[in-house]
Amino acid sequence: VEVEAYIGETDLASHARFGRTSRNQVMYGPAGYAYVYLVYGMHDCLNVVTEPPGRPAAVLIRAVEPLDGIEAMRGSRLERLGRRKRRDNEAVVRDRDRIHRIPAAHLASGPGLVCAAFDIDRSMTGVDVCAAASPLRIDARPADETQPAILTGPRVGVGYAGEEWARRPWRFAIAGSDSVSGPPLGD
DNA sequence: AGTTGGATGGTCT
DNA sequence: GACCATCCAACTG
Repeated sequence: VEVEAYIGETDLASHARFGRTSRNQVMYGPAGYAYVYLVYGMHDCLNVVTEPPGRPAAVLIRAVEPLDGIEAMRGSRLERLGRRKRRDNEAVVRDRDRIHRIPAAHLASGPGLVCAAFDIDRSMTGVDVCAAASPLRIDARPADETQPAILTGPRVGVGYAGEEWARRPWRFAIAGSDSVSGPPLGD
């Protein structure tokens, strides 16, 4: 329900701004493949490559509105916590309780939370999200569902790119979804 | 309801 | 060695 676009090497907010590196090389490949990176030392973020080979563009999946598999998302979230820090049984119970009280709409409301909810990490980089046999798939909206209204706004957390790139309205969200993250969007 | 700061490690100059 | 495409707990009011 929420994404951001990163358009290429000229986009100073993009990981492609330094040219081809070992981290970003999947972006230089064909469209439809996952690019997962680590931010702030602890959160994974899922992107999908969007342009033909040689043009390093991608879309960051910022939020998903959970409709199904909600308990699995809570489980994945808890498991990831356990992988990060050692905790005694009491702390695990506390965390499980806290995570269980999070409303379903907020379980994947943020790029780090999307990966925590779906158990996505950097090892998923290079996965074909359009292949039926893939462990990570993104399907087209069903033909019988109408196109929802889309809100736009500047991308989040890219001030370092400078005013010109930071202000571009390349953040997109479905109007009215309770699962959209971060600051409110305009139209 | 809104603000602040700590956690934590890879990536690039 | 600086900087992050973030999240959450602990505070203020």
